[in-house]
Amino acid sequence: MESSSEETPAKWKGLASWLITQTGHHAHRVVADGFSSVHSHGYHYRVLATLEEFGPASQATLSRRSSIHTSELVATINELAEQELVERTPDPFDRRRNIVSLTSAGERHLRRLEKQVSASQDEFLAPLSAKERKQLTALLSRLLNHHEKRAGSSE
Amino acid sequence: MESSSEETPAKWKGLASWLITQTGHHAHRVVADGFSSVHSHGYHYRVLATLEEFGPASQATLSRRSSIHTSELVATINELAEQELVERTPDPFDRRRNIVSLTSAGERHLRRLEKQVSASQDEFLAPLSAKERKQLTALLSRLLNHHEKRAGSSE
DNA sequence: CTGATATCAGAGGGACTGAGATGC
DNA sequence: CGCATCTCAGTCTCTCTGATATCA
Repeated sequence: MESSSEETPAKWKGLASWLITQTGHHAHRVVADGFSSVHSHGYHYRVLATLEEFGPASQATLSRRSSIHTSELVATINELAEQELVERTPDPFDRRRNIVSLTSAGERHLRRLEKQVSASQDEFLAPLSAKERKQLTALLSRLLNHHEKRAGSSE
Repeated sequence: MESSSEETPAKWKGLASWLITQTGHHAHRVVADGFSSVHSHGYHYRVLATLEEFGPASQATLSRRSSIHTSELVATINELAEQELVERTPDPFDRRRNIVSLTSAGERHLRRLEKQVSASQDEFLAPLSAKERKQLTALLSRLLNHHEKRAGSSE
């Protein structure tokens, strides 16, 4: 057999794109596991947090603010409404729209999710110092900003 | 309408896990587009590069080295073999195994892919200076290392 | 018998597309 | 009419599981 346990990693594993997609997968896994440990999902958190920050909104507006596709938002809101964490009420001024708003149970659930998110961030960033975490988020923000602009301008 | 074009981004968009998964998606898109512009795929590159670096190997070994699942490696090698970029020959000493090796056409194709990869890295990292790119990859390497160890030890 | 190998079929989640019905 | 909204159904890509046949 060609060496069983330890082998030098391939050169291409040093590429920035490889490093970032892989760490991205780990980050996603850690956060998703955190959410499922409190019987929730990332979409739930994003919707609840967005509602609290910006207030009640139609699904279309909520979709833009939360970066969740409208088609997925339908299912997400169904699940949240089933647990009575949000309310879906018709807009009296535009009968196409639903106004989605946070219930008090939703706020309480959001508090729990925020604690969970914060714990997950810590678990994900464990090996880095506070200063390094700031460096990392600053670099990533600039990259993300750059690519979001390019996507927005060309479409 | 609740403001059409510009709106302050939600607070949770500053989370490290969000930043990294999103930039990861952009990185993946840039690299995948780069590969498809030369009629190839990420798996093809990873297999060819791994073969060149470590030499001919069975599919199981190749799977470990390239971090591509054996079940996907089958299809990937089928595609590469169809273009005669790799050869699949039975191992005379272990008849369960195929020895996969690079052809000279495969080496030439790899040269092209390497140029493409390098261009894609540049496109992805465009807003960062050389020093910042090093910082970023160093931080990401430490994160990835940490999480790979945790995954490996618990499984 | 156990374990490894190669193959195939399919599940699962996440993000997106397209079409429909309704209403502005 | 064109356009926005909500909903549903289905696609696509990546990753992983499970089952099978073969062989060490």
